[in-house]
Amino acid sequence: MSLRLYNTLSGQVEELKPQPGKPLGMYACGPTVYDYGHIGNFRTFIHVDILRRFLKLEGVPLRHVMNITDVDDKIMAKAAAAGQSIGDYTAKYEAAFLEDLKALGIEQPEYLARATENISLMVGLVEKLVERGCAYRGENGSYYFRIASFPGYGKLSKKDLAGMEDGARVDVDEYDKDSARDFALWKAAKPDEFHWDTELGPGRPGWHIECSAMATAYLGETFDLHTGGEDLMFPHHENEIAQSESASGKTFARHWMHIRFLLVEGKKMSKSLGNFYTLRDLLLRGYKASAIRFLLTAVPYRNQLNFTFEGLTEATNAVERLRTFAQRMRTGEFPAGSDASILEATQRAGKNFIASLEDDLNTAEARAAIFELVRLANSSADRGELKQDNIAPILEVLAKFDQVFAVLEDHDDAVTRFALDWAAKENRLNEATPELVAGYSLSPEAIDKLVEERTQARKARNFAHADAIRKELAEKGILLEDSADGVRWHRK
RNA sequence: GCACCGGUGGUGAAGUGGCUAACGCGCUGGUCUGCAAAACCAGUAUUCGCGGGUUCGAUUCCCGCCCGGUGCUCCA
Repeated sequence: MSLRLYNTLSGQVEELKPQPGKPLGMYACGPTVYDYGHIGNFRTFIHVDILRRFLKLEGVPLRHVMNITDVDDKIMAKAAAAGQSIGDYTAKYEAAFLEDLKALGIEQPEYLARATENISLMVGLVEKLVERGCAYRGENGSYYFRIASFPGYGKLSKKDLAGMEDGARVDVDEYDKDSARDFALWKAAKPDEFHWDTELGPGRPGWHIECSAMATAYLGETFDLHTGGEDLMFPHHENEIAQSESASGKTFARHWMHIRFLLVEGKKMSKSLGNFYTLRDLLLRGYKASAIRFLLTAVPYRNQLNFTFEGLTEATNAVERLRTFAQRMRTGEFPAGSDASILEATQRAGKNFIASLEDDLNTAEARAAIFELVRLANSSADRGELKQDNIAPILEVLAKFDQVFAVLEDHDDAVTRFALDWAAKENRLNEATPELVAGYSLSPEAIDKLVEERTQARKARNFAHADAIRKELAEKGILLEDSADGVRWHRK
């Protein structure tokens, strides 16, 4: 295995390798659980998942940690507005986040690290930074990191400190910092504000310190890989490096992977532009989880992806084609023997698939390798050239593909049902399309029954009745396919 | 303003200093089908934003311009 991955720190594509005899340690910046996750969040998490799954496929042992930020200013404000404790408030969104991961086929990391469960680690780290002279206590009781004490500041985001003059922007309550660029490690509680009573005084941790403290606790002072969305590069990751390396005197993460933002309909996704979508929004509009996942991997992680509803439809069709093909390979009847050129092409597809991913996770090329195999196998099957013994190797390549892309196995029905149940509970069923609601009001058994009725009508050559049933089902998003060995139905 | 990334067919896009510029989706025609669907076959960019340069040769490297996006502030 030799995964070459772009490293933001060096600005170059470098081999990603664990330390000898150790699992690969990776820390993924996770969500702040103050609301439902949106597709931009999930593009990042899906690409980290692609990386994770690919490493596993290549047999690399992993120690993957993801933080859950369950305390910050936004959470405190929202919880207060809802009249809830921050724990009650975040529990709902953390659960939703984990459900969404599952819906999208994103594997859970080995460890989830909650900020609120690791406060003492953060306090310890701040104390250490104070001891080392890299941090100081402001008049209001907050603690700040002194950027001037860390010469390497800016090395990740390639920022030139000279261009960042003091005083350009100063927040109202930040008057007690020595320099405007210094950032908070610990925020002192205002009267009646939620806080922890600690050696640093009553307060809560700053955002950056949580990742430094937890990454170090789970993975050590130096570890292999740190991931996150491109926006986190500065200031979040830059600050993590400053804190961690000041405290340990060692390199923090060796390799940094940043996932590019996606665009929605050509613009940055934002609530004000009205192009802001959560996973659940899309599911209620009738899009399948597999299509969403597939679309989000269409463009390699370092390129911008333009997310559109058209693209979602395209992805739906592409996934359907792959599934139809997998089904044909699994259940089709083929003549005995083996065709050497097909076998050769299968092996080539498998190799190209792996080689593309090894090349900085080029998901677009990896998919192309699979589609080439699909076309070749389908056309040779139509010509009668595909033989029994060609099937196993093809299925093996498909299995590898699916271990990384995870779209062949069909969980879409269950996921959509889950989303509809959730919408019903939240009183948001009106957001679901009528077709979707109608389609899911039919149980699979009821659909089977209608399909059977149509089959009988066809046998009796009563095509008018048969077509009426097909039309009725189509209006509920259920499509039929007549084949030699029966009728297959699937949802649009 | 400063910094970074990108502009490839109807569309989403991959890629490369020189073979017929991948792959997906769409569209048109055909095979198959009671009709469809699925699958397959054929067609669908003499050309990679514009101008200049380097080179025997550039879509690919360099410079300028135009356009889009992003970061510099909470944000995946």
